[in-house]
This record gives sequence, C-alpha cells and structure tokens, in this order.
Amino acid sequence: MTLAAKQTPAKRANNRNDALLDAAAHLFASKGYRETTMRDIAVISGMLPGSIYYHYGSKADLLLAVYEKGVDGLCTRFDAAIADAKAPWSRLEAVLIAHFETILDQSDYARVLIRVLPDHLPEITASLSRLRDAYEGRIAAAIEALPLDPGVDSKMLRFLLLGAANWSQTWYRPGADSPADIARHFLAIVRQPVEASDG
Amino acid sequence: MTLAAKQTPAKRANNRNDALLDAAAHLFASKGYRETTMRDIAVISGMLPGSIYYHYGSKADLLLAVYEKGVDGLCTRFDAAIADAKAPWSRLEAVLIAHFETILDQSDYARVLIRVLPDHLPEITASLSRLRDAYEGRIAAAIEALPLDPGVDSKMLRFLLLGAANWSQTWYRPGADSPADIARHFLAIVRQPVEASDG
DNA sequence: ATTATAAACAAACATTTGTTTGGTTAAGGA
DNA sequence: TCCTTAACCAAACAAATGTTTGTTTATAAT
Repeated sequence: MTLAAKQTPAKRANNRNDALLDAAAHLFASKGYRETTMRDIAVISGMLPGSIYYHYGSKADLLLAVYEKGVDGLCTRFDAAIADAKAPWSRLEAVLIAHFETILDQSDYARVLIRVLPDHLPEITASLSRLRDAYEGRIAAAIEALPLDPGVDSKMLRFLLLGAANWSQTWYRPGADSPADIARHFLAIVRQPVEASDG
Repeated sequence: MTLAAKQTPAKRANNRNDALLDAAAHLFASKGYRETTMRDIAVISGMLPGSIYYHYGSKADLLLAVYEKGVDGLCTRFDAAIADAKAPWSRLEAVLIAHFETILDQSDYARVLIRVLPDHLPEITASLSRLRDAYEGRIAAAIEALPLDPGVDSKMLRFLLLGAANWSQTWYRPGADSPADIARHFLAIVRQPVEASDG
C-alpha cells in the first residue's frame, strides 16, 4: 500500500466563501456587528442564512475570520511601507499613510478593525485583541524608533496619532482631502510648532 | 371663574425617572446602545420593562434624553472653562481638560456621546447630530480663536485633538495618568516640536 | 457511469427583543 | 375623607434573531 498523499479538500468552483467573507466585512464595517444580521449577510452573498453555518460555526467565528483577514492586509501594507522607507520619520509617515488609506478608502476588512472593538464582544475579546496586536505593534515600533524630545512620551504620541487616525473614520468623506493628505497634515502638526511665530 | 393657574404636573416623591435615566446612561455608555436591553435598564432602575414606557415612548427616545442631558453637562463645563481662562491657548487647555475629565471619569451621560454615534441610529441621526453640534461648536470656536501658523488648517487641528480625545475612551484606564495630564500632554505635543533638537 | 462529498437549500426552532394592554397602588389636592 | 392620577405592575404579543436539522444538488475523483 502506498502512503496516501494528503488530499487537498478539493475546493469547488462555485464556492461562495469569498463572497461570504466580503459581504460580512462590508456589513460589519458599515453597519456594525450587532446591527448586521446573518440574513443580511446571506442575501448579499447570494445564500440562505443557514448555509453560512457550513463555512463558519457562528456569527462570532465569522467576525474572527474577517478580523484575521483585515489584520493580514494591514500587516502586509505596513511591511511594504517599512521596507521602502529607512529613515525613522519617513518610515512613520509611510506607515501612517498606509493606515489612513486602508481604513478610509480601501479595505472593508480593515475598517472592521476600527469599527468593532474587542471589548464589544465579551466572549471573544481575547482572540480579537491578540489579532490586533499584530498590526498595532508595527505602528508602536515605528513610533518608538523616532528621535524624540525627552519631554515627549512615545506612548502618548502613539495614542494621539493612532486615536486621531481611527476616529477619522467617523468624519471622513471621500473627496476633498485624500487620506494621504490627512496623514501628512497630522504628522506635520506634531513635528512643527503650530503656533504662529509672531503676534 | 378665576383663571386657573397652570398647575405643575405634581411630581411625586417616589418618582424613579432619575434613576431610570442614570441606569440607561450607564448601560449605554459601558455596553453600547444595541447591546443594552430595556430589561437591563429596568432591572438596574428597580422597575419592570413595561414601566419605562410611562416615561419614554421608545428606546430611541430614552437615548435622546440621555444625549440631551450629556450635552447639557458638557456645555455647562465648557462655558465655565471658557469664562475662567481668557488667553486663547489656556482657554483651549481648559476646554480640553474639561472634555477629557468628563468623558473619561465623570459622566456616563457624556460617555454616551462618544460611544454611540448619530449614524448608528439611522432613524434619529438628525436629532442626535443637532444635539452634538452644541458642544462640538464650543470646541471648534476655541480652536479657531488660536493664533496658528498659516500652514496649519484649524479644522485638521480640531480633528486631530478631538479624535484623539474621543478615542481615548477605548484605551484609558483609571490610575497612572489623570485625564488632565493626558490633555496637557497632547496639547504640548501639538504646540512644541516633538523631534529631539540634537542628533 | 458511479460514487463520495462539498456546498448549498428548505424549513423550522428557541430565544431575545422592543413594545402594548389592562389592571393596581398610593400620594397629593379638594 | 374622597377622588384623581402619577407611577408603577403583571402578563402577554409580535417580530427579529442566531442557530439547527434533514434534505438536495452538482462537481470532482475513481
């Protein structure tokens, strides 16, 4: 008897798992977790509500999958940004631009990371937090590498920039300033004194 | 016949309306609107679920009442801060400190303003937005009164500071830095250059 | 062609939810 | 003391929601 080669599960062509995840990400991002129903997701992905449970064990599991894909996407973009820019400040600028662009315009998956927070789902808070750490750690590292004035706490600088970034999802509307413009403007405010040099 | 003097509705002593509002504010602030049930609110305020509808016509009406009280409280604090401080920068500092203290430690009502946003409830978005404008306008005015460097957009500065402030509700935990300390630190980062003056 | 099974359907179930309805109690004015 | 009614109780209702169960279809491998 030959050692049976591990058969790949033989994914079928009409598999709608991707459409399913996309629909979930889109709805979670634009309406929130609690106000999105399994029926909503089913309709958009051309499926019946019960069919979702063939792919995911529960609604929370579905969110976890979205979260994971969102973190993966952000990490990939961050790593590219870090690889391109070497100097600390330009590195932070690149990371910040990537963050703004991703959560404001590009990825429903990333938008979910900002809209639905770990402590909103007590049952899976730990799992969600662990996932977030992956990309938040990259931002923290980029900030801690900066040559800062001794009077500035790097943790506070991180809270300031990241908080403003995440909150931008509540006021940003496409058109006018681009996400990259916003990122650069925020960074400029932090680097230079904002006060007029003369009275 | 004497002109009947307008009778005050004769509020009774055992009226639990205040406890009701407090309970709703507390739950909305700590769990969110959607994950708070009328039964939760009823239990905390020592009432049966149906009894709430004697005081408020719907769950959304209850949120509106909480919102209104939250805005009132913030506006009062802001006006006091503005009255005490005359110079533009110290005025902003006072307003910012008041904001941080209120949404981080003091008022469940104010915390609701940050946690549940107008566009989370499509039916009453307009009412909620109109209420928020009252206190957000005061912050905007404090920032626009600043003598700023021409390269700095006051709107962006507002988004930066206010976004970081609102988002602080997601990471702040009592102890360590006080809300006032955080406010001052954020403001310092914005006013002075954060970069080390020497290599 | 046959067969195994991935991937879905069809239909219901058990809760949870906001809300309504009619009755009850007790405080305050006359 | 009587009567009004503010303020609540008790119990249910209808709709929405996450989920389960048994069945069917169609595709890939044999």
